[in-house]
Order: sequence, then C-alpha cells, then structure tokens
Amino acid sequence: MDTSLLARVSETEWHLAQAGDMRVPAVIFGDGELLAEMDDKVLEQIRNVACLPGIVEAAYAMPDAHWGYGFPIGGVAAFDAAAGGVVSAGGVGFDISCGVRVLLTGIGRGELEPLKLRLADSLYRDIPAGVGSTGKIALDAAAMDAMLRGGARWAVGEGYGRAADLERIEEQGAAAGAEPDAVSAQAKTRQHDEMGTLGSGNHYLEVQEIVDIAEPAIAAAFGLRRGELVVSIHCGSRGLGHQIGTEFLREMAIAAPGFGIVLPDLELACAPIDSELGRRYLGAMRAAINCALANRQIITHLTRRVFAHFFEAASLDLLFDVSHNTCKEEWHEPGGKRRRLFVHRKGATRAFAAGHAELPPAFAATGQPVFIGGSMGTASAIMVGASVRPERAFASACHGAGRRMSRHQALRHWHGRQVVDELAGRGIIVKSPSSRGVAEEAPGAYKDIASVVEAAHAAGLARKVATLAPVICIKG
DNA sequence: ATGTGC
Repeated sequence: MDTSLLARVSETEWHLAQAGDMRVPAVIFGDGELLAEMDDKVLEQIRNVACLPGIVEAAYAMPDAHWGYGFPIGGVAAFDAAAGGVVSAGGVGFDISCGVRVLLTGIGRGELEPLKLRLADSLYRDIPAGVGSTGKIALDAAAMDAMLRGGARWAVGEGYGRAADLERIEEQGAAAGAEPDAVSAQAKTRQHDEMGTLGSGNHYLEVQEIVDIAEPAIAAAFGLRRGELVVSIHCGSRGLGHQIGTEFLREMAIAAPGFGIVLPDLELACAPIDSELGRRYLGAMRAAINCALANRQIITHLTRRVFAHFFEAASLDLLFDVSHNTCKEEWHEPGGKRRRLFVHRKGATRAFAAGHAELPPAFAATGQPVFIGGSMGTASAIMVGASVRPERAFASACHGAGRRMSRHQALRHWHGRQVVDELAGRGIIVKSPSSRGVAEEAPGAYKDIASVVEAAHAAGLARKVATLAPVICIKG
C-alpha cells in the first residue's frame, strides 16, 4: 500500500483524513511492514466505506485487512439509524456469522500422541467437510424456522450439546430479531441438509496445543494451560448465509438510487436501516447468525462424541463462540455521547473489554476471549478484549492472519499433496477432501499471524493471552 | 465464502 496519503499517528495506527465525498476519516491498524504489504485496494475500499450515509466516527481496517467484496475483509464500520445510517450486505459478507469457537479438552499433548492418527481419522469421518458437504440432520420447514429463530439454543434443545454452552456464546446462543420469513425458500432449501458441516475454503476444525501464555492471569481465568489441547471450530452459515448475501446484495444495488444513495462502488450496495429493505435484511441476516451458531453447536456435539470414544473423562467445555462476519446493534460512546449503532464487522471480531454490560458473567472481570484463527499449519492466538478507554474501533479486533496471496496465486505456488506432506513432516496431520483447497490454503499464502497479533495488541484493540499450535487439522 | 466459473 502507498502510505504517502496517510498520517501515521502511532507505530500501529494510520489515518486518512476526511476529504471529497468521505463523511468521516479512515483508520488502518498495523505496523509498517503490514501496511507495506497491504493491497492498495484496502485503502480504496475503506475510503469508499467512509462515504456511506450515517457512518459514525471513522471507517476502520484491522491489521489483517485484505481486499474483499465492497468492504475490505478486516473492515469495521458503524452507522446511526437516526442519522440516515445504512446496513450493507457487503459489509457483512457472504459467509454471514462465520466465526470461531474454542473447546477446552484438559488433555495433555503427550496423552494424545499415541492416539493422534486414529483421532484424526475419526474426526474426519464424523464431521462432514468440503464444498457441498451434507450432514445427517435434515430439517423440515418447521424445524428450519425454529433453528433460524433459536440458533444454538434450538440445537441444545434438540440434544446437541448442553445448556451450559449457551452462557459461552455471544447473545446466549440466539440472535434476537431473526426473521425466518425474510429468508428465501431457496436459501432454506440449500441449507436443508447442511447443518453440522464445516464447508470449505478457510473453514476448519483443529486440535491445537497451547504452546505459549502471554498473560497468565487471563489464561488461567479462561482455563488455558500450557501443554494442553484445545479444539477450534471455524465455520459459518453455509449455503443459507451465502444465498441471503447474494440475494440482498442484488436487491440493495437495485434499490439504492431510489433511497437517494450514491454508491461510490456498486459492491457497497446498502439500504437505510429504517427502511423495509434494511429491516428485512437485518431479519434475514440475524436468522443466518442463528444458523451459524446452530451449525457450530452441532459440530461441537459431533466433536465431543468422537473425543469421548478416546478420552472418556474429557468434557470439552466451551470457552466461547465469537462471530466475525456480522452487523450488530450495540451501544457505543463515540465522542463521549452514548448512541445505539449498527456495527458492521466483516472479518473482524467483537472485542468487549472487562466490565462491558453485554458480556456473559464468566467474562465480566476479564473481557471476552478474542479468537485469531491462523492459517493451516501455522499458529492461532487467543486474545482478550482490551480495557483501554475510549474504545478502539467500536471494540473490535482482527480475526485471522489475512491472505497475502489470492487463491489463484497460491495454486501456482503449491500442490495440495506437497503441503500435506510438508506439514506431516512437522507432526501436523491435515485431512481434507480437496487437494486443491489445501493448496489454496497453504500457510505461505497468508500473512504472518504473529505480526498481526502484535499489531492488534500494540494498537490496544485486544491483548495477547495465548498462542496455539496445530496438531490435527480437518480442512474443508 | 459458495449447489466455486470464462
């Protein structure tokens, strides 16, 4: 990225002043190296986001930001309905409520070693992965609507998991305001037998070892102990969310001129929050959030069943479940004035700090866990919502390493088999139905996650708590 | 991300 237009206000924060059609400034987080390798498109895209009606404070890009559809992935923007604010399907993305949950196993790395291959085989057999993967659960129309309203609460009621899990999920497992009627028949049809499946792309289920602790008190409160294993599940709302995103992007692009909205980029299609279309999208998007929460809940159940076969005593308690592709209605205090805002986080994680009113009791004193999913074969990280005031970027942080290379570029550099063999040589088992998918997800196609985490920490977005190293990766 | 698409 050409940084000559930016003012560097700290080691990890860069500002683009409001100019032209921009309604607010744009802010990018990251060190000099991350900014240098960031695509110029990120700057162009957050500048365009800053032009949207009703945007508050600034348009933000996280340290892992890269080029996305309309909004950058790693983008955060908040809108005020009372100021003509909009909701944008592109600001949430296609994979609505994609997110990560982490299960604590209490199992030491040494205990796993003799069972590693068999555990990997069982996980791969029982947790469907890949493009178009289907599961054993088929939902009829009534069950589909109940799932879209109830999210993980519905899943627990159906026998997938425990009531205690719900306290460890954003919004206690179910987004309020979901409207199954706003979800098209086609979206529901696509989801009919996709519950409890990982999907493809960067989605995965990993068994990871806690290899480093940066903040012992927080790690202890989270139940993270060095040398023990956790399970990270990264997936979203599958075909349903994708269909909703596709349909509303089209509808918003067509409707925007009628609302008097001039789009700097057609991909930023949006509608006023206080419009029939805006409200209908929010209802459908919240239903997709519930679909993703239910999906991760069912996968949790399947994972526990596999682990129980090998480790009878392991209960696999849920640490937390966070979504990183959402638009959520939240209270914030931009400029010291308390306002209800619609915060779009696309490839960005909510990072509420200690004392935040919307945190579950378990995290009231610590702040919420923030999961930074690494690329296949590299480290992941657990951070905690930072306690600095005023909040940075509406209490948001990064979500992963972020791509350095396009999928197409990656395919020119690696073959799937070669990547699997290289990782096997380092003791990491990768199982995937797609050799091509593995090549696209090669570790070298992603940025260095350590520098992304350092930048988020230094910028005060979240604080480092623990580093995780992969042992088994079930890849979509 | 995706019943991946020229």
